[in-house]
Formats: sequence, C-alpha cells, structure tokens
Amino acid sequence: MSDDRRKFKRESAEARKEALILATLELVAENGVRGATVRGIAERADVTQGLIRHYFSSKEELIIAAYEHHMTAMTDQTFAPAAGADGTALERLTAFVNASLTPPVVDPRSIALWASFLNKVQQDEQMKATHERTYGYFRDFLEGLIAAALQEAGCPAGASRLRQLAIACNAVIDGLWLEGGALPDAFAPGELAGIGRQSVAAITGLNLEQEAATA
Amino acid sequence: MSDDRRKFKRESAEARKEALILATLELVAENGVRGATVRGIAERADVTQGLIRHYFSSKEELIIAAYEHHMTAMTDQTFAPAAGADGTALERLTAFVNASLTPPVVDPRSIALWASFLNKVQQDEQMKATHERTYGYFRDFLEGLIAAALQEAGCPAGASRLRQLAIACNAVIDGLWLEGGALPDAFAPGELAGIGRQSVAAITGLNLEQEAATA
DNA sequence: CCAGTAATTATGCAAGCGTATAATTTCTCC
DNA sequence: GGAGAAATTATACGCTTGCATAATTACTGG
Repeated sequence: MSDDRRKFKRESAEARKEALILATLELVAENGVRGATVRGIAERADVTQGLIRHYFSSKEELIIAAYEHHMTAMTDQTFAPAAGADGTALERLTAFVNASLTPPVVDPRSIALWASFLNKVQQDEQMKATHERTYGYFRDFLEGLIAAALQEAGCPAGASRLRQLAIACNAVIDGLWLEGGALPDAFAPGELAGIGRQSVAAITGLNLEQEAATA
Repeated sequence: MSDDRRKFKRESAEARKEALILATLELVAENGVRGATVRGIAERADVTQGLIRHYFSSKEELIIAAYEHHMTAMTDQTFAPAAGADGTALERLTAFVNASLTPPVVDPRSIALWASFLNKVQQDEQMKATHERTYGYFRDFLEGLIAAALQEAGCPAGASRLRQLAIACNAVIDGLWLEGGALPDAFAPGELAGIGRQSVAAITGLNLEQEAATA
C-alpha cells in the first residue's frame, strides 16, 4: 500500500542546497552561528549530517551561503516596492520607508539573524564585503530618493547636507526596524511605518505623511 | 632577587570576580557567548579554568553576571551627564543626546556585545528582565526629557504624541549609535552627536542645535 | 613558626563538535 | 531489468567543550 520502504529520496542539488540554507538560517536565528551545529542543521532539514559535506565543503561555506541568501532576500523585500520608476520621487521615498518598516522586513527573526551574523561579518572578509556592499547600497539609494524628492519640492540640498539627511533618515529607519523586531507586540500594525514617515518628513522637511497608494 | 617563586597570588573575591567578568566581556565581544569558552576566559584573566567554578557555579552564571555588569556600565555612562538637575530641560536633553552618541557609549565593542548577548537575552528570563528594565528606563527617561523641554518651550504635547516623539527620537539615537559603532571611521569626531541633535530637534520642533556647555 | 584553611592549580571525564571516509540506497539509461 | 553512477546514509576519529574532583599552594591566626 502506501508504506514506501525507501529510506530517502533524491533531490536536485538546487532544492537540497536551499533546504539546507533555510534550516541553517532557522538555527542561526535561534542559537547563533556556533549554536547552529552541523548535526542540528541536518536534522532540521531532514537529512543526515554527511549530506551537508556533499553540498558544502565546510560549515563555513554553508554559513556564508546562508548569509548571502538572507541579505539578498532582505534587500529584495526592501527595494522592490520603491524600485518602480513610476510615481513621484516623494511617493517612492514613502514606499521605501513603508517597506522598510512593515513585515516581512520588520521581523524578530531578521533581528536575531542580524545580531547572530555580526561577529562573523566582522571577522570574515567575504561576509564583510557583502555586508558593506548591502549597507552602502541601502544608504545611497535612500540618499538618492531624498535628493530627488527635495529637487521635486523645489528645495534642493548640497552634497554635505544630503549626506547628513541620509545618515539621519537611515538611522531612524534602522532604529525603528530594531525596536519593531525586538518588541513585536509593542506597536500596532502600521504604527512603526507611520512614525517612520513622520520622522523622515520632520528631518527632511518633506511632506510624506499620508500612506502610500497601493499600485 | 626579584624572581618570585610563587606560583600564584591570592586575590580578594571581588577583584577576582571583576577580572573574570572583564575577561568574559572581552571574549563575548570577540567571539560571541558560545565562543567565550571557560578555558579562554581563564587564560585571558591569567588563571586556570578551575578557578571560574570556584567563583561562579556555572558558565551561565558568569555570563549573566557579565551581562549585568555591562548593562550597568552602559546606563551609567549614558545617564550621568543628563542626570544633574541643574540646567534647563533643553540642556539636559542635549546632554543626553550627546552622551548617547559619543565615546565611550558609541564603541564597536558595545555593538558587538549587544549583538552577542541578544540571543541569550531572548531565551534567558533573568537576562530578558534586565534588558527590558534597562530599555524601558532609557525610553521613559528620554520621554521625560522631551516632555519637560516642550513644556519649557511653551508647546506641551499630549501623551500619545509624546510617546511617538520618544519612540522616534529613541530610534534615531539607536540607529546612529549602531552606525557609529559598526563603522567607527565613517564619521568625524562629534559628527554623530551633531546629526543626532539636529534630528531630535527636527522631530520634536525644539532647538538644541548648539553643543552642550561643559559643566 | 607552624598548623589550618581557603584559594588556586592540576587532572580527568563524558558529551558534542566539525570533518573524513566507507557503506548503502536510489535513480537513470540502454 | 540490471549495471553504473550519483545521492544519501552510516560510522568513526580527533579535538574542544563544560563540569567535577583531587592535589597543591599561599596566606592567616595563635
């Protein structure tokens, strides 16, 4: 009948790698990088530990792959809503703030991952490069949005002031992202994004108080 | 002559505990909680590993003691400059922002410690309590300063708005603290505090642009 | 100055770690 | 349908870990 006596099923390299990476991210978020053991990851992915070595030449390599996977997912989630060239610069800035401060970007698991990876990022050159590239991309993108919105509003700013505005707005967004992830129940849905829009508005002098129109 | 044949020196319980805690914080900042091994800590404190068990009944207990030590040091450094009742509320708010965004509060090691402890904090009840108490104290204190400064300026705010302002200002400070600690060379001395003052000013509508007068 | 006691070191143990390699099992192709 | 190849499991090794306990060493009080 339905009792399948097979002891395992073969999967494509892609599917297996992804499953292992997802299991790794779960355990890293829960127990940190060192707490994410090869045996634990294998169990979470429903395979035996030997298989990990078949797809990744070391635990280090798996960790790096997982980190890159996570960073890509985060940037995709953040940038997609604001990447469309349609709409005014102000609308795109608003969409960016909103996306950065609502799920799935705001999420306890993301905070935990960010914290867990921090040590490794500071020590491993490859991870450091990934981190700085992502971070720089984020801030430059934000600075570009602010510049365009200010231009649009008829009050363009110099390079020095633009840099300061981007640093400040980036900081509010980061800080709110952190608070929302660390204390998920302390804020009503949408409250964080609302405070974010108001703060960015106050700092830049722009008016992005209203919710972004959904496309 | 000066060749002291003694194999070790006895120290007071206080001094030994503090030395062990400081060694623990160093290693936790460098390698995370799991990477701070009993043997590593003992070596860093120039003792043998057995001594740790003599002063702390387990590694867990040492970690908790180290966390509490660190949190106390952080709050002391942050609150001391603004705790003096002298000066206007605006001056105290300014001093608070400055203290939060200059060394030794802004420090790569603090960020590393914060990240390393995060996992443990979310799992251990005692550490969680310490964390929430510290965090709540920080935000309530900031909210009080903002309330007093607004009152002083003749434009008091309601409870709901006050809460939002405190959340937003707390977020900017946290975000800048994070950026300054993660990228210590990206900012000129005092630049972070300057951006912090400007941002808090923009968000609250207060005017704390000038540096705080030193007492 | 010398015994007693507490601090400190020295040694050992069981469990868990990452990694390596051999033994199986599943699938594909002719 | 059976042989070859690749995926997966099974087993083992050396090392590190936290913890326990015994053996030393340094200090103190009479």
